[in-house]
Amino acid sequence: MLNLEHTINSGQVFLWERYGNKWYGIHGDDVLLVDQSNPEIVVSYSGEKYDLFRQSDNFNKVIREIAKDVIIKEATKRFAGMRLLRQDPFQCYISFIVSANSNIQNIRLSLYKLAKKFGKKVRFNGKEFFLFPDAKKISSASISEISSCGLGYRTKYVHAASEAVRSGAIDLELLKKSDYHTARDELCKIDGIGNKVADCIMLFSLEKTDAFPLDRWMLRALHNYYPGRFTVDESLTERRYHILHDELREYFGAYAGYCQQFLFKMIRDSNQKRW
DNA sequence: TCGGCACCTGCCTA
DNA sequence: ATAGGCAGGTGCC
Repeated sequence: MLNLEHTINSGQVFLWERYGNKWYGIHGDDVLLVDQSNPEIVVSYSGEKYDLFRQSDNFNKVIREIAKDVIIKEATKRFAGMRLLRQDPFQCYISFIVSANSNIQNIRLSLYKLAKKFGKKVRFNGKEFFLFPDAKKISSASISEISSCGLGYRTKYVHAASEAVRSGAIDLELLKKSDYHTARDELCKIDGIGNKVADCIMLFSLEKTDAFPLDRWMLRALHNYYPGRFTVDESLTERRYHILHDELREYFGAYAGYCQQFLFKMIRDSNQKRW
């Protein structure tokens, strides 16, 4: 049974709000509604259909494949029903550029401000929402307008990254069809995107279930749960990031990204971090 | 290739 | 109360 609380409050997505059993989320130029009492059904503002929860992955098979050891078995049991979301690529791309060296509360606040300032206002089920602005909208905004959303030094990254999408210098739809390494190399050409942010964008919106974002929490998780098992150093240089990523990909397999999500959820929860 | 450091902002802690 | 620390990193030297 799909669990919305675990899925949405696991750091993979930011612009969702809960109203009782119902959750509303901004999904690019659309608003989505899901209900814990019938979570498989995704209702959208536009009427468009989405496979938001990656039902096409065959979740039971994924769990069987990634359950390599007692740690992952425990995590999948404790957070049963958590899924990876298939997000809107551009919103995901901007979201994780904004996430760098920040925290969940700040990230959410900045993204809300960005949507409120530049996104179209719509009413859905009597509630007001701001859609996520597109690349054209953000790239044509001024630096000071973008900066007013509290992005700090990430302002110039968000502006240039939007321009790169608008101009076609980077094509997110094309990257869905590319292999992992090609997509990663393309993303890392964008200022403000390094290995970790690229992995997030790929895992959450570009169909790369073998992307495995490595951040300070994941290093902590690997250190605690797999002492000595992988090549984990205090700091991750470019080289060490790739070595560790390869080890994890090799060990956990083609759905390694699901493992990252479970381990991230588990280590954050055990440190009582808020979402 | 590696280590060290600066960096917006806002919340949290001592 | 208020300075200093820290946050899902990245770029530059």
